[in-house]
Amino acid sequence: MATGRTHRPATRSRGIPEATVARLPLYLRALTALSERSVPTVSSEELAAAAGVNSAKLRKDFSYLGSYGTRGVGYDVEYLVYQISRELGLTQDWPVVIVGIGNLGAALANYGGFASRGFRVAALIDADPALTGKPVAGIPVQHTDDLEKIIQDNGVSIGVIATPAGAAQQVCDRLVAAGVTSILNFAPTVLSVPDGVDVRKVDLSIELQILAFHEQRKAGEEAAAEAAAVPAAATRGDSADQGPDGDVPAVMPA
Amino acid sequence: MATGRTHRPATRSRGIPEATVARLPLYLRALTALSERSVPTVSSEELAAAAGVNSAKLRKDFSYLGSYGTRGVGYDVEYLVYQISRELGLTQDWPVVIVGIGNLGAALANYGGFASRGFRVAALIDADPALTGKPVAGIPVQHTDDLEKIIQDNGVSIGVIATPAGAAQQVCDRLVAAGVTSILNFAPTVLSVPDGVDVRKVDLSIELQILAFHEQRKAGEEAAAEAAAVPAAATRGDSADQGPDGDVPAVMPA
DNA sequence: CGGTGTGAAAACCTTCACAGCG
DNA sequence: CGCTGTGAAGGTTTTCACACCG
Repeated sequence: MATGRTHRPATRSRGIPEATVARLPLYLRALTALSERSVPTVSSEELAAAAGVNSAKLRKDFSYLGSYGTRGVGYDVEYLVYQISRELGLTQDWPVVIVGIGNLGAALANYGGFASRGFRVAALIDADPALTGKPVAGIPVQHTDDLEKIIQDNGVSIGVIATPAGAAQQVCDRLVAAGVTSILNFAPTVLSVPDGVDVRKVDLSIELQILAFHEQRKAGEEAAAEAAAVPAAATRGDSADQGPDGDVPAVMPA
Repeated sequence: MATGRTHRPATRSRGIPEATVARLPLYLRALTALSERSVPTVSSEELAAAAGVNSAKLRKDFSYLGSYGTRGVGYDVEYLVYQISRELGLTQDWPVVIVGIGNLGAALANYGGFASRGFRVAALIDADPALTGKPVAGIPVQHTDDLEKIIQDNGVSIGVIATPAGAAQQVCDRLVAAGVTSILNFAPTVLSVPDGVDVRKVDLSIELQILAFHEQRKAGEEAAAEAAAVPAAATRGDSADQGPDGDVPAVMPA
């Protein structure tokens, strides 16, 4: 994280711990679903279950935002949606550019999740002249040559890199030079950026490797259990904490 | 994660901390690059720089695996590649199924990173009959009806879910019932699974929201700085820790 | 001498458990 | 009475700093 896992050396982001920030989007999603079903209030227990965390953690997380609950009752859904949105900076809309319109870039461009919550695909950029002008998800692809102008004209501060690993650092440098200060990197490379620029990476092969580690461990345990005792039947015990923070997941070779 | 972040309540996975496991793939990638350039040995300082972490952390991480370095010299690249691969379970190959062959599923299927490191796309599965039989990335798509048979025939224990959010839990239940014990979830939903099943999630909109939070904070600080004092020039200070472990990042609406 | 390996300290995050408010 | 909000305890992760070895 993901990630994870996550970000600058330390951070006193107006006091909200990084681990809490990473969970706010989760709460927001669960709250949005409740809001759509017109549920007026929710308890920490219910909301925690919907978000896949435990209720003590959720209450602690919310305590960093302020006292938005009512004792004996719970939280007002609409009000919390607003407070979390504001905290995450989603009350404004963020223009985003996607660089690298291959399979993955196209998938991202077509992805509906942007529009819904504060993000807008301002431009698609690719180095292949054959793509230039072709519409993907209704947006014409522009050529890398114009990257700086596109960033500046649209006031973009968030960039998504979906290029091959070899091109990522170079693209990153140009994005940063043009004024981008937050980068979501899908290329399997460590990007080096100046202070003050945030990078989050999404890396498919890392996630798979972490799964393989645990899978292997399970196989070992199973063998040991078989040799020694009664195999335990799997009972549905709701979930196992999901996601890296983190740490971290994305797309390309190791 | 996305990290983040990550996995079971605790874990004494033969003693290796979860945070360390999440970084092993990073080290492995950096080592593989060195290996390709025929570099024989590397110091913790150099390798840490290549992986984007600090050297104390790296040495501590490696200390959980054993004493694989040579004092005064560093680590033997080939040897470390082997040890980490073994630890991660990458010396065997893992058949993987991808369920949901939309834009994202197709991108994943076409992604070269599988083959290279221990993973093999055993099958592509989609609920749309119009897709059945059509090759994607050279592999014919099979229908959801045959999911159980496909899992069993191929001995699949790792599944990737790239369906819309609404279908994810149902697909997950079927994968688990058929014997899958590790799931990489790209759908923006919290999956509920029995004990003993690992889930990692990759969620694009969560990652973007975390970036937006920091972006907003920067804007606020900037304004404060402008009002109060000399704006600091950005000097290239290599990187800011990347990625949620976990945490982890993925694809669909909030 | 140079760089690993590691105890010990510090920082951070999660969980417990309960006081206190509506 | 029920549920939030939170100090305090417990656990994990990171960082420090240095002993030790090749």
